[in-house]
Amino acid sequence: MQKNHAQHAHPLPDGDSQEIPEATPSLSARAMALPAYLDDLNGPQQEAVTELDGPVLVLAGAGTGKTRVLTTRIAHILNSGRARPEQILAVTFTNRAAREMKSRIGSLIGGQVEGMPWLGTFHAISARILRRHAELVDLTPSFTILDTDDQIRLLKQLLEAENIDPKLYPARQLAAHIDNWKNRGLLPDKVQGGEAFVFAEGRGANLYAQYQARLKDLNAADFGDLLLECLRLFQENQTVLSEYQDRLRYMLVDEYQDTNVAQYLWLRLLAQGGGNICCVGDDDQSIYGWRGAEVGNILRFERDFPGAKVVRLEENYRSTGHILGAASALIAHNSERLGKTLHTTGDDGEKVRLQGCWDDEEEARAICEDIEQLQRQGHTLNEIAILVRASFQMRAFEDRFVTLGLPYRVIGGPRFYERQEIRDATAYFEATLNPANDLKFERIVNTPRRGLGDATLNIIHTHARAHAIPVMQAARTLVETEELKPSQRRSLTDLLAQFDRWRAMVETMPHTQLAELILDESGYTTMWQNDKSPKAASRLDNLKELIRVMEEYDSLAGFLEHVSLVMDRDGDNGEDMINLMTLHSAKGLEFDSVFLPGWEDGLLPHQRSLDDTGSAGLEEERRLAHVGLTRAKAYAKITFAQNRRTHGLWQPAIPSRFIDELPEGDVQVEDPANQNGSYGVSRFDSEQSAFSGDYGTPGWQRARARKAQGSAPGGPPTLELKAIDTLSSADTDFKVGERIFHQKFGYGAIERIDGNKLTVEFEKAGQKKVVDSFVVRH
DNA sequence: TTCAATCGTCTTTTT
DNA sequence: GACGATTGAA
Repeated sequence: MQKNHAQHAHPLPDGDSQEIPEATPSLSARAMALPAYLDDLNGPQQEAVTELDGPVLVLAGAGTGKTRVLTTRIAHILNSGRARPEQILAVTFTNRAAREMKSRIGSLIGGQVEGMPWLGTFHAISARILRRHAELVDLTPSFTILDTDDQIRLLKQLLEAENIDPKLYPARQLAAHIDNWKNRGLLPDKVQGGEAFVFAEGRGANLYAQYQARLKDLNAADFGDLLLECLRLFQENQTVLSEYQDRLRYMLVDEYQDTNVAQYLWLRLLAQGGGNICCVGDDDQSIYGWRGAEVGNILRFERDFPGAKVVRLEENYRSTGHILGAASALIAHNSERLGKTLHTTGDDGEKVRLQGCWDDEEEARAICEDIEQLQRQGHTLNEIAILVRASFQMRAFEDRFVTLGLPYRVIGGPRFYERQEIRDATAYFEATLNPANDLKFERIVNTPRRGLGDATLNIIHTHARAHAIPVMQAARTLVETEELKPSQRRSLTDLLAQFDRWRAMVETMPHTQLAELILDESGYTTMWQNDKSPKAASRLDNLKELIRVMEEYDSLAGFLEHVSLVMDRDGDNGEDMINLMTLHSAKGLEFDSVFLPGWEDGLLPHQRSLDDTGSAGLEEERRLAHVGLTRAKAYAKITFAQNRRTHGLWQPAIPSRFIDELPEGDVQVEDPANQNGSYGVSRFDSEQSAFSGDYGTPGWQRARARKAQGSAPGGPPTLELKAIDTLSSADTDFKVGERIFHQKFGYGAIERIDGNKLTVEFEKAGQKKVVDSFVVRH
């Protein structure tokens, strides 16, 4: 079954072993150590593990032992003394994959993996590098990492300052453009030609440049920057690049088909050092084209890395013959592929089942029936998964699970740290540690409600921008003046005092205790306790969970670094539950039994994918279907509904074109009529559904009417000609006795100057303290 | 400033 | 149909 080539006597070039003699084990140790982990590998797998010199591309089909090859290769590099742990770069896309790799290397070499600092996600590794050389990219080592909320908030501010109508040009859209540019490794000045003129009448690239400048002001980087700035660091500093090229002697890349241009450039620069790069991927599992992944990277590998060795892993250890046959035949319809032929030596197993259903509810009922039957046959729920194309499909299943009392978990839903309450809480912590973090402060300044709304925030903001100082500092100045209403002044003063108090305790109080204190004293906990909505209770639970997780870190700062990059929820609490997730998040997982609902044209393949990217989109959807099928070890069932409710109205659906691409011999059609009998109530339900089908018409017409009406944008937005002087000045250049004008208080004369605080005798309003940025000379 | 009503949107998702 | 975001009134 497995061919053992001459692996044991594999060559070890003299030149290399000389450089790190202290790490080279004795010959006898090596001779004993090698076979142990190589013996279980098949020929190509062994080749992928032991081919240590020069670039290697491992084309690893689904279920062919990709992770095993990667981890064994690392163990092999370590074991053969070629490199020390800190000389190996191993990149993944997700923290989950990084964690798994770490633990599997650990079990291979016995014990824990210590000192592999360069094993992690692209983003985590880039962040690590950036912090060490922050000054070279105009940051400081303690720069903050923006989450998407912060990013949008910042862009909104930018658009407002530029008088761009947020209706016509939403911040999210700009964020998408910027993300897209960053994915392709483009800094603002590199955005070419017409593309620079997208968004807001040709201001796209300009806004991008402004955004980048603001990030530097804030000493912050967004996710895309982590890679892009790291790339710039390498490109502009040859000595830094050389340092890493020399240090990272072996490079391993997981899921290479998912790399975007920026990541590709990043890898290529580093690989130019020694060239010992090993990329593992599967072009047939490239499903992230829509967020910048370039299948081209894997298709071009041999050209990019001359002398590359390509190893194909085609023996599938996961699925039975029929499942593999169906999946292979399906993917064979794609034209843009490197081409692999998966095969298995295992049984044919059972055929892939196929069933049509009347509507999505019946689909959920049918699948739950099957699940209960599997359960009766002794299968555990943990080994059962339902993989949907779009998350709205989940609802029907969740409803059904709840009525039947079947336990289930949703994998890959909103991440723990992306939840509102977690972000609010961490914003409090962040603002406590780092008073210059404007975005975090602004996030919670009025949460819970403190009477500090948009109007107040705008005043603070104007002042902060005018003097180029952090928002919290601007607030500090303003509360000493009469610029704000007394109630707001009091409220803001209290908040600032609280932050000062908390900040003073950072060193003295254990960080978890301080965190709890902050949440209590700020009124944040109380806010949710008073909230009667059903979600409030779980939010409070999440906050407790957050504190619990914090115990694993030794300081608030240490925790915050991880929360932005590494933290994800661990849905796995060991209980026996059905797994429910999207096809995208199923990649890399496997289950005994897999249900694939919603194989309808328009859903899989998704209509929007077809509309946006045409045949390339169709191929990506087909890969998605292929990923779904290949998750199954022994049991796979495809279903489709003839009627599905989307956007609240019923729409007829036709079976996915992919269904007819499956080979007859591998598929067994289940008779819907037979199935109906066992439900008993199904016919009645169908009639109900048929009635509700007519429901759609008026609503649909209404929707049409609305659509026809809309899209008549008014003229260009009226420009408010109140130019805000954003020129900053260190100190005020007003003089005592000068006559000035203030928007709110009118005309007056300056009595006293105290930094940038002015005491003014106003003609109508009397004596007031104001800030210089709010008055103009008269 | 805040709350309530209305409007508009509705693939996939990591970091 | 449901959710979030935004707008308008108290």
